[in-house]
Amino acid sequence: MDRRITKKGDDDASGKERPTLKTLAFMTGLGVTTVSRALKDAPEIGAETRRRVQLVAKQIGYRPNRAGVRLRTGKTNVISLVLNTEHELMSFVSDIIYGVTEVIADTPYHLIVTPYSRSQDPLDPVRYLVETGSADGVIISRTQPNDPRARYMLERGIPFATHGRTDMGLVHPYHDFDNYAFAAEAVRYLAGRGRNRLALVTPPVGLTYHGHTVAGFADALSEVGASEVPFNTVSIDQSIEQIRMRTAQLMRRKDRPDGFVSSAAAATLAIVAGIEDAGLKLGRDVDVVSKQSSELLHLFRRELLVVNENFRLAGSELARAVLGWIGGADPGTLQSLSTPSEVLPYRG
Amino acid sequence: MDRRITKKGDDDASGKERPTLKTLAFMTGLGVTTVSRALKDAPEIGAETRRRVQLVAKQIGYRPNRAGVRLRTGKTNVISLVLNTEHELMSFVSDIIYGVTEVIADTPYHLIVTPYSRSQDPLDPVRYLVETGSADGVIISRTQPNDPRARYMLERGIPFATHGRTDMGLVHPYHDFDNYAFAAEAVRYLAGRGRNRLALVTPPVGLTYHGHTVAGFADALSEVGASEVPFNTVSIDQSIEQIRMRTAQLMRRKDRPDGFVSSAAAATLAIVAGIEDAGLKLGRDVDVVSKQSSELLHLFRRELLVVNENFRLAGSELARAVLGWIGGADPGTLQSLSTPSEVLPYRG
DNA sequence: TTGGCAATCTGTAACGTTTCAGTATATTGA
DNA sequence: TCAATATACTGAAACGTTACAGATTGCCAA
Repeated sequence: MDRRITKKGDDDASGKERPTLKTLAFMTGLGVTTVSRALKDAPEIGAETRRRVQLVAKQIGYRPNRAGVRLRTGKTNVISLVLNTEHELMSFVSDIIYGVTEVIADTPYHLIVTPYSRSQDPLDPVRYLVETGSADGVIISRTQPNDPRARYMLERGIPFATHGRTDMGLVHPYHDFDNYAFAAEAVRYLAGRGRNRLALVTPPVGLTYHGHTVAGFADALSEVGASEVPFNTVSIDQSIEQIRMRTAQLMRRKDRPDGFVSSAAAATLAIVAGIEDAGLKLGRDVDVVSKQSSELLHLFRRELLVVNENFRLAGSELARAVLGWIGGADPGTLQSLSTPSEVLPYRG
Repeated sequence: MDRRITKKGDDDASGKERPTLKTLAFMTGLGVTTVSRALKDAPEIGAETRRRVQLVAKQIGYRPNRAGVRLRTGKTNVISLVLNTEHELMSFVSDIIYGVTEVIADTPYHLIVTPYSRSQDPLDPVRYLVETGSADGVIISRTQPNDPRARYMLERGIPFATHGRTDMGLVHPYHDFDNYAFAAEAVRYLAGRGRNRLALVTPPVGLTYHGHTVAGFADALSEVGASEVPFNTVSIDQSIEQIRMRTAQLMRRKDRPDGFVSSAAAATLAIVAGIEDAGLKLGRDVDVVSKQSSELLHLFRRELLVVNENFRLAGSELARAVLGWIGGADPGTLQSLSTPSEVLPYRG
């Protein structure tokens, strides 16, 4: 046995170091190239050799070195989730992350979270990712009808999926919740309870689902013959205090609404607080239909009427979509729309 | 101008490709080595050369290739946040992520989220990270007094920080909320309101802060001469329905508590629901002091008494701690404890 | 027998970076 | 003047992987 002190032996396959292709090559007596190809089931490798290599690889727990692969091929095995650090709903963040990780769990992919803040152009983080080649695929939220990020990534040919749809005549993977249906159903439900002066707490202006929600609300209003009490000064991006104050103001007017449709649970808490600040009672003076992503609103007030939106599902669908695109699928087939549950009153 | 068709010119520094050290070397007329050293302010590079290289690098927007660095040096520039996909509080996830990203924003670090589920050994994801060398630093939560993950990483010499303390006589960076103080203050406050039969809704059994909370609760009880109503069947890891049901059961007994201390906001919602299920009224029949991480509990019931825990701060502190350790600081100096706010009643 | 060809396998180069071991030039001391 | 030394720079090798362009073998048709 020759022992090398300073230099790491060319042919060492011993001890503690993480195994590489070279280790495998030495152990099997094959060339590095052959091992590499055998591991990825290349056709020009003999069936027995392939099995042998794969067996040894499994035995010693070989895992390809990510840096090596990435340097050579450009493939990062990374999916990036781009998040706004000020405006995302907090349940959104955790659920969507879990949804994504669920899907990529048995793939070589890692999930990196790329944040951006209010002050930044939302395009910044995306540009960074693309320019530095930091990810094979990107997931973005807060999608706009004419979304520069989607356009940018489409131009550069980097796979992505959007939470929410765009409206630019360009085709790309997305997952969306049917907010049109949500708003429309909410209105119909309220009308069914005799409410006919309705206010809408909208999603952030500028995002695509704002438009969907407003349209669903408006269409159903005219369908059931109810009328809208304008409440445009409020959207779910605002602070709890703002929403609460504005709601209280609104509810003290005599032309106040007798029903609300709210696009987010946190806003709903504020709405209810505002209603009660004005001395009115939920369920008697006014009904509120709200979206929620966790089952907490009914604990808050049983009189609330809720519709569930599943962000974990959204995360999974988005991850599946990006992976699909990376895998070469047609982007047009990687689009999904999630149908709202019916409006649910408190059940015993 | 010679144009090479198939091969990429050895000396090309033209068009669209991302600039590398080679590009910079060509542009400055220096060797690749010199450029590399000049960019990292090595002493043996002439002052003018250094400035020149750095200027050009900035001009053309050079960014080191992560794969190249990682392959050569083993440095990943990645921090991994290890999360349990079933039991983490949802506000915890989003806030801690934002806290971490805030700190690493102007560093070369990326944040990757490494999940593990109920069925898995919590050591699994950590072992994976260490074995594959996927991160320079790790942040873990749900810390236990004798935590195999901390021990493992300490043995392997990989920098990490824990959310919550361990109790193994080993020193490592952590950030923790002073749950002993929280529980004790809560008890004192309740006693001040004349409540003297108190129940504790504990953190998950087995985690370090369970012990801290229980101890703070017990010590303050004897200090103020109040007594504990055992409620050991419930912890904040359980489902909303479970907690609610158990609470209702408890509150129907005649030896029921007149005060609760709750370690998490979601559990508190269930506690209150259970109290009301039993026909009792918050603030009259019973008081509840609860930790919360977002300011929502007072919207839920004004009678609630809250103490704020800032997870975003925790995320920042943890990130700072890991980066500090990576940077060579003494782990013993990278520990922080966050003091609870006082108990806050609803303020107008 | 020979040429051709399929089936398997292999060495070399390259991705972008840093480190090692220099080299070239100027400067110093005697 | 010469050697020693400091200063400023450089090429080659290596990290682990994959793609390219062969190389070797055996078999079969002619």
